[in-house]
Amino acid sequence: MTIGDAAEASGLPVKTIRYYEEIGLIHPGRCANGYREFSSADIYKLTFVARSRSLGFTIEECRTLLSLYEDRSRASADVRNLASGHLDQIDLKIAELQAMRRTLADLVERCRGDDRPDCPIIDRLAEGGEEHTA
Amino acid sequence: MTIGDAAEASGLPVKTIRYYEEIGLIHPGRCANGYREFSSADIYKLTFVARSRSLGFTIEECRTLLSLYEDRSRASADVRNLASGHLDQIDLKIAELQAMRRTLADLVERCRGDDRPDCPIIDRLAEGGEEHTA
DNA sequence: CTTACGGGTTCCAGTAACCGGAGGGTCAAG
DNA sequence: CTTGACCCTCCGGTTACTGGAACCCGTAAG
Repeated sequence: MTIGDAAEASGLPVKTIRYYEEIGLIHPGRCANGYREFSSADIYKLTFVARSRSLGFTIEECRTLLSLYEDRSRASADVRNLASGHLDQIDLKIAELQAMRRTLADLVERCRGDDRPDCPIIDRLAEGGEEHTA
Repeated sequence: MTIGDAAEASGLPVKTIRYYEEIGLIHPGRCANGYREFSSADIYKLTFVARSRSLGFTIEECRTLLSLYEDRSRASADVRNLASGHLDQIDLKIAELQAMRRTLADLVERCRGDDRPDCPIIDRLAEGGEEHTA
């Protein structure tokens, strides 16, 4: 398979696949003409990484997951630890975003949004104050 | 004020303040010895930007907010539009993360996490399947 | 006077995870 | 023989900083 086929099969952009090779996530072979040659195992790994990335794992976490995937003797606890650590990070991120959201939504709501210059959003950013509601 | 004082006053790291000058967010003066000299207006802007960043606005959005802040004749609607657009983005991000979280939490829960190799998380990443619950 | 120290300065490189484009080779079809 | 769709490598840019090297400044102590 050429890189274009691999892209189609894995759902990843061609550029991304080249990048993944560059950083050593995959090691496709080469044809006589210099084109990359993807085996079905390569496609498998690409798909695996694509799914992991879509769940928010970093590239380095994907690298670990791949090695866990390839290590048929590893304990499921290893995988679970990685995943639940990542889950905690997601929870943290969600909480941060929700805090932001609350403050911002409150400000937007209080802003008339008309053609007059008075604006609670700007006032808040300029004057400060830790509380988003009084 | 020196950059160290400005850092203390605004809560931003020294490095970040230099960076903000480099990209033209602020324009502090210079003393005879080459040190940056921060006016109270500079501190104000730094604090403004720090608060905007903490609400998740990008640097470019901060730049716009700053100009809106300095334009005393702008309509509050301009600010509100920017803020509510940003709010939408936050909502989107939260939704994405929650979807991730659901899938991942489900997998983690189903993984025994013991010393045996069988692991639904890896299986799912390897075998695929769009649904996170059957 | 020298030394040390805690500021400040510049510039360079690196981070995460790619994307876009230039410039050029390859292959199958018409 | 040319066209067009692929493929290749290499370079630069993205976001918002952060760390480090190498060097200046000002003051206080020995």
